[in-house]
Amino acid sequence: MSGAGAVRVVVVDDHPVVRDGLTGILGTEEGIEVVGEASNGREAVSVVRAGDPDVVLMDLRMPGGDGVEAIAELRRAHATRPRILVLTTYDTDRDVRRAMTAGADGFLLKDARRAELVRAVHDVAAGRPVLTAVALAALAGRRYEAELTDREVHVLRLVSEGLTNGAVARHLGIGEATVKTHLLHVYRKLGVGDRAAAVRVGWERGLV
Amino acid sequence: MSGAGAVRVVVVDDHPVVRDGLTGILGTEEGIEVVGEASNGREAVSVVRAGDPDVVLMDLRMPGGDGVEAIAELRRAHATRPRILVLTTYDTDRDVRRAMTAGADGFLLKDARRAELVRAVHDVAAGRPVLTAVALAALAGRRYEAELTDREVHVLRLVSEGLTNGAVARHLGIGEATVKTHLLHVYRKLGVGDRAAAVRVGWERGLV
DNA sequence: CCCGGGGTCCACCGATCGGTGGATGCGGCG
DNA sequence: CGCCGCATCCACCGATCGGTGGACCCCGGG
Repeated sequence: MSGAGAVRVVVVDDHPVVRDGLTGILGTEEGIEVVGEASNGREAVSVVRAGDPDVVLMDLRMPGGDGVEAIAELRRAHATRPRILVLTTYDTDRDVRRAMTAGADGFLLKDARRAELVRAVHDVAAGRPVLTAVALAALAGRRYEAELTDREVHVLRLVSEGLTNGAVARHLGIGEATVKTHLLHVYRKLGVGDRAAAVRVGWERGLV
Repeated sequence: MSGAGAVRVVVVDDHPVVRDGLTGILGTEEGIEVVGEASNGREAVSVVRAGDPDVVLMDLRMPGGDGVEAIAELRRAHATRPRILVLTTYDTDRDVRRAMTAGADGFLLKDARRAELVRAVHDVAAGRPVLTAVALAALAGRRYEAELTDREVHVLRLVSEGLTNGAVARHLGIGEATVKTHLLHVYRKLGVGDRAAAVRVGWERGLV
């Protein structure tokens, strides 16, 4: 792609420090050119339209315009054109799934070293997927990491606020026994034994 | 400090991208010179010894050598010489307190803009404290945010792993009733009513 | 010196929770 | 159409939890 020219990259992250780090690393690299920056998802869409990059480096959790939404938006316009490499702090199951189903082409952690990062950019530009070990496991593996239903997430969230099962039931207008059933399912899917541990794992996976 | 020369800075962060961003921003600035980098607390101590900087930019949460321990270690050697500016992602009460009591001179968030960062480095180099609004509130305010004792934090942490009160008791070699008392105190201090909510708040404050 | 507060410990009781073993209706998909 | 997964509902039991009311010790201030 982009024939003889360099790989054109747009960097999207809400932290100026991180943006500078990325442009610094990539900009000085032969064969890579940073053609734009954005600090959130909404900005990203317009910057990409203006810059027509080969690759977008995208953070997921940003204030004002979620990364996943931006990915989906970019994908709606064109199925393959800007390759999207997600660059985030944690590779939780949920983040990986959301990003990849939205149409991302790769997944890399922010603690990647310079060489890894450069290689990853070239890989996605060439159409090769980039995935961390955990990301692979989260995707390929039909691992025990079953996805929670909306209802289960909702119940877990209320429990994490300190509501008792009865209070959750009244809050949702359902029976207390039903709440317990939902929680039982949550425990199984999260691989825990009680509400306290469920809240912890839920938080780790960005559910609450 | 360092008379006519530039402010000498050492950058400590486990993410290469962030380190590059910081050195990129600071290195191109007139009056600032980056004289060393480290990727964890232990490295930081030796790099500082070798580089004799005016200011250390220190991340808190890093694998292999906690930032707080490194701060305390540096402070043991000299009370004021390398000014320490903590640069982290979240300014939770606990992080602020731990860092400042360990001997940090300033507290800044990673989403700070370039100008803020440069100004902060000069400020701490000159001996002026640098604090975010939240950091100020966490320190000055004798806010309701009562501090948990070590024992209470320990119990909460085990609870968040899914241990029952009895299991926690065996784990700590104490009675189950004692565990409950500790938890009762945790609930009061955190302003919650049960273990699930305690785990959530505990996580928010960086206790677990 | 004695008082008080914080941290740690314990026993008992009623309320809640986790687990079992069901049952019904509904929607998508082969 | 039949299967499957999701959501909803129910009753019952033993285990666990949250709350109360105390106890001890240590340390620092009046």
